[in-house]
Amino acid sequence: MSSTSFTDLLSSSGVDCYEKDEDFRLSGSVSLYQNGGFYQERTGSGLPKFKTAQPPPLPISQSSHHFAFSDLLESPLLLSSSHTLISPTTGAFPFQGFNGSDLPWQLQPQSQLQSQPSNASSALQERYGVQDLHKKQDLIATQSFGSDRQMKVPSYMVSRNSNDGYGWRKYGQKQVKKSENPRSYFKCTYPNCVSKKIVESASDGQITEIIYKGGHNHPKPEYTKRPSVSVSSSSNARRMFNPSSVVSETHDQSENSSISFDYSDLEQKSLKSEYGEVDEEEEQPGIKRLKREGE
DNA sequence: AAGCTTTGACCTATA
DNA sequence: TTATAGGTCAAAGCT
Repeated sequence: MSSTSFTDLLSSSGVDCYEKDEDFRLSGSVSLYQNGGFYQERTGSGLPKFKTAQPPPLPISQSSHHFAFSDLLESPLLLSSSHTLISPTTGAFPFQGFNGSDLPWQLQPQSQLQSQPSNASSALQERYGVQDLHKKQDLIATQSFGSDRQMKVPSYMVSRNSNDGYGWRKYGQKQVKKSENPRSYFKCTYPNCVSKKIVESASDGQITEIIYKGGHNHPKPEYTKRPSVSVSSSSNARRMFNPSSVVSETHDQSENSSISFDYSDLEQKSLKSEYGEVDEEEEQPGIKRLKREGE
């Protein structure tokens, strides 16, 4: 990675990562993703709705839009859409640390290229199907990070999202029409934090989709604070978690990207590891495989 | 006792 | 304007 970090580029381009999503939620991201079959629903005011529309059959396997990270950086869209490239998952995308030395990604260097669009797409409420994620992991492990940007979602992140170290309180559950699986609604338990997530789980308990809304306005709580949601106790959840999809419906993620994502355990592991050497043993097989291959 | 989940009702946005 | 769907509230029960 060059001496210029992505964060630097963002800041130098006037992008305020701390900006509220409402301020930039849209700004230019549309055209970038239209190619990928994405679109954002806009409100009458021209701003995309918080609840952006789900793209129609997502061309997951279509890699018509795989662009290089450098392209992204060079793209004028970056300036405006970079906001949306933010950490999709309430912390799952510690973009702020997106520089050579601080790369949270546990993927190979080239994954940076793909993870970038992945972020963007995530910010645009991209959804991944179960099979897609499996493909994702598979590709990551076997095809040295295929070109499909959907495949670039760091797998570790997926489970991070379900057990991201934050405290979540379930405040509702609803059976929605467009999905036969019930949705559970969670709020971050941190005071004044408006972060929410919607977890769609199948009857067998497997999580089929996670949608994040809003970013955390606080660092990840210490594990000691809430053992019930800590990694240790989340092992079960992880076991249950079939990361079929992680959606970042969160424009607000910009906040996330701005705050210090304390991926403490994760980052420490990943950072001390070589690229691609994933050290998350609790993660899914795909990750483990990746790690082994990286060794 | 505190915090969490459950669940039906209510609210709001959209077609 | 109305019906419907999605999201949220809040009381009750549970851990």
